[in-house]
Amino acid sequence: MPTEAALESLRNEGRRVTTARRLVIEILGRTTEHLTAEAIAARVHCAHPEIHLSTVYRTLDSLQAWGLVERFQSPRGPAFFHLKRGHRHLVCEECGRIRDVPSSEFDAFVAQLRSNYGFELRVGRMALLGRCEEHDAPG
Amino acid sequence: MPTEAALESLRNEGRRVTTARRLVIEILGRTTEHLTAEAIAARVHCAHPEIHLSTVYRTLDSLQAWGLVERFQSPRGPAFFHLKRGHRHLVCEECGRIRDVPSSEFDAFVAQLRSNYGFELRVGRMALLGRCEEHDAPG
DNA sequence: TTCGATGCAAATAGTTTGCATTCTA
DNA sequence: TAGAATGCAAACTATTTGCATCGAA
Repeated sequence: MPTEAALESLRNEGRRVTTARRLVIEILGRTTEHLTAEAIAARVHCAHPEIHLSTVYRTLDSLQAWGLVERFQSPRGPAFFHLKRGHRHLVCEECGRIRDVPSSEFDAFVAQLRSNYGFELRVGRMALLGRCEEHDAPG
Repeated sequence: MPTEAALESLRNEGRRVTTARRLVIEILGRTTEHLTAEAIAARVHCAHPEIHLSTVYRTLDSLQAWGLVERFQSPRGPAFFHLKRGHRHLVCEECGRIRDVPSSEFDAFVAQLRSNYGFELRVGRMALLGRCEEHDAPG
């Protein structure tokens, strides 16, 4: 349960567990999708319409700063958020859809750059841009 | 000369070579840095203060659409642009040093993602972030 | 009871767009 | 000289901030 782990981490670190934070974490923990702040706010509002969008942004900021949430900036539109898990992302430039793939998928490539260039690629620090199957047009 | 190559490509494709386009290409061709639209506009303004920021944006949009310019979206702030060249970049997060490596270095990895996920990685569309040999600290 | 978190409104940064005008091919 | 490109202003989207209030520990 990534949700429980995140909430427990908050308590352990002496952070306050507020309604907004609990909801955001629960929403992110329930899905493997990557959601925009707006989409998260929309879901938050089902139960708690009084929670403001700016609070969602501030919550996401804090959770990211504390290492519980990752933020991915799509090329044009808004940023996408999700609970930190042990995987990497392929981001479609066309539709913004984000797909998770296991870290192991990158091992060979990382090793290759390391041995040929002494360069330590940090795959987790960036979105890997390209086109998903559906939008891979030859243009 | 990446500058000349880009200008010639415009002519060959029947695009119009305007002052704004020529300046933007020359500015990007003179540096290996990645520049924001604003920074490009500032340099454009040294010679041609009448060229509007929105024209710079439109120019960069077009040049990107025609495959002459690459755009890299930074996590919070503005996008960075640079002239497309026939190689790829490894960018050290620590010192900002950019190392060029031949495209062939990426072939195996690209093929792997294509076959496993139907995802067409566009390595040329992004800076590959990591640490160079000199700054690869275990932290 | 204290100080961090929130609601709200307003500001901001970066970028895009509508439209009349200009200029390249 | 036709239609693409531009200048300008205004709109727009995503996000941030100031400040008074609220609420978790």
